[in-house]
Amino acid sequence: MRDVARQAGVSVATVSRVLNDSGPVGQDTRARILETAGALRYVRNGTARSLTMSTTETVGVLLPNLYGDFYSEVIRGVEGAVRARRYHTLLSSVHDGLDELTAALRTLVGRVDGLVVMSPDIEAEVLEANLPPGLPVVLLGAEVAGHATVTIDNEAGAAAMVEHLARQGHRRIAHIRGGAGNADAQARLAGYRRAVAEGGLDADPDLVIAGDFTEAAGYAAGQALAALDARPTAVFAANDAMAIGALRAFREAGLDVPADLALAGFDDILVARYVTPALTSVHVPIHEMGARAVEAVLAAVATPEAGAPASVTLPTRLVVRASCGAGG
Amino acid sequence: MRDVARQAGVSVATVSRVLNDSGPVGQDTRARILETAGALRYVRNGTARSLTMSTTETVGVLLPNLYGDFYSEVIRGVEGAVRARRYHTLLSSVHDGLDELTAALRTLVGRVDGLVVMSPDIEAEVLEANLPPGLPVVLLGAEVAGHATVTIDNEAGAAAMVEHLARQGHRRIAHIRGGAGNADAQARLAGYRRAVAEGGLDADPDLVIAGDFTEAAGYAAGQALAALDARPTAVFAANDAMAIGALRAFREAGLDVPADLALAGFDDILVARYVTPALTSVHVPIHEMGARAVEAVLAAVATPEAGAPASVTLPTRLVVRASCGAGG
DNA sequence: GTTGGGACTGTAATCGGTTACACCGCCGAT
DNA sequence: ATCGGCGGTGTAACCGATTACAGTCCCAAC
Repeated sequence: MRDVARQAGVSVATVSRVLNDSGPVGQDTRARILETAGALRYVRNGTARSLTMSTTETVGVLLPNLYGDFYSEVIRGVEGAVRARRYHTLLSSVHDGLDELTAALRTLVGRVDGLVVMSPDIEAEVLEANLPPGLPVVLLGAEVAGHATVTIDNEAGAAAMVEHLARQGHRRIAHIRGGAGNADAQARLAGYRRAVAEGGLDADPDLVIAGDFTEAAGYAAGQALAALDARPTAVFAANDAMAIGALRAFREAGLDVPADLALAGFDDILVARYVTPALTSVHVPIHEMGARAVEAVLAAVATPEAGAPASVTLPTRLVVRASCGAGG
Repeated sequence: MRDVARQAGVSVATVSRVLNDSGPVGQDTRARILETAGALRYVRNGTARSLTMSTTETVGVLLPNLYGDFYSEVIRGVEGAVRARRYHTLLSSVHDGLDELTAALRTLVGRVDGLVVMSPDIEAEVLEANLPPGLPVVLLGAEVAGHATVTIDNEAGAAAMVEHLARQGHRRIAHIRGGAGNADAQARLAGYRRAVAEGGLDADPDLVIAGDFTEAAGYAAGQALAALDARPTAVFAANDAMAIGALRAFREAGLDVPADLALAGFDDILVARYVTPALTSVHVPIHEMGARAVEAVLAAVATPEAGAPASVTLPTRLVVRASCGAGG
């Protein structure tokens, strides 16, 4: 910038004023500065600007991993919203436990104006200890006291799915659970139980099988359910990956879906549409979650005094396909 | 940092020395500083550090969009490699043409130490005009003179697939092309043509159908092929999305895959495994491409004088599944 | 008893911008 | 004629770190 100023015969202050359209500058001076800046291929140093302005124009995204289309959708939602505000996205994923998480948190601080964090089992105190007060943070899919969150209505979604299956005439509906410590898994289980109770369905505890959201767990659960003496007539998996695993197990056990057994998942991942039979699922507006989270963060950035931003819970939507015996 | 220094009764220089383990500091002083830094919840300002060190410890990733598991895999590869080096990933996607691209390029400059750019139709001069000389850039999947690139061997992969189909006895093999201006599409078409010529297969120009890498285009192409008087016995689509679109068209036309028609794609996206029949494809090491690109960028960052990093071409791998009539 | 050197610490310049403030001309209003 | 105000510009402080350089202190060696 100093070079531009010298070459144009003005001071750095004037150059800065031209570049930011702040303060009055004569027409001829402005033109001359823009011209020499172009000629010198000058691009202003974002780091230095961030330092004086004390804003990085960047929001950080912390994800547990980047595998599969679920996180891909989160990123897409986040990046779209961020770019719309002319901010930047700093991406970070964390695989191994607490140490890496705190390390990531700390290196992100000072580089971002706000943070979107998705970590299924994060605790409030970890956040408090590693983040400076006043840094806007929005959690995705996790309820943490004292922090803004964007979540989906897991319980209502799960209940709606069970009710749908009940309307198809199913009374024995099994559920393949997600990871035990996972908040989403618990909420979906709660929704299942509520719908079973309210619908007067068969509440046999054998119908609830453990899982951990992986396809392999779904496969194992599917084998177990297929081998049951009193086989269920419908199976509701806590996510699509497990539903697909179960589907494979059923097929290998000689069971036809949906003729012998209705099947449904949760998340409505991309693949759900492509398996045969196409998987009935609960659509989760992943993309929108990311976008909403960013909006909340940036709102807090814009008006820091406005206190903790409100948490939002997004509704889910039932997507009926062939696997439950009702859809196309 | 000033606060820490004051509270610990030392100068900022000493604090800095402790935090960076540079220069000698007394044991007691060091302990005292670390303690007060912890008590004050001090985390050093990365922006200021970047300014003095003139390194941002960040690499930028520019992608044409973020939709689908292809880009998701690129990101995963990039982020993994970046994190392994304790760098950060600044993510940016660009949808609309040149203006947005140059804008993105310019805002990224000064925030990153290097760039990984994936833009199918980028031109060398655009890069030159918007990037300061000396900023390491690695292009993904595009050949641009004078720049390091990481590409895959599209032509060999396509040829291998056609040869595989020929070995199954097919002589009339159709090809659904990718976008006309796209380098990948051209290379795959070239591979197809070479294999057809070398294998003495039917070179009917009607067997090459236009497409643009979208599922919709594949569907349209599939309809066209199904309606052909002299129908091909095998179809090789330039990517999986189009193959899946074609699959749908064939099914609707009453054709059985693979009994009536063998089908193959390219990319080996996640979904390829899940469609029925599972799609034979050419596996592309997307994840590794991202990682390699980052390694090249960071190598150039570490030793700027070492000239332009060498370009690398990664091999593809044939993945035989049910859709071509040979696999499981 | 000097003196040299190493361990330790502080002062201040620097990175590349932004901006409060001061300054200068020139204008119209009183 | 004087003055206030405004457009246009420069000077210099500042953002929060790093680090060259210059001490200061202490101890061992001569």
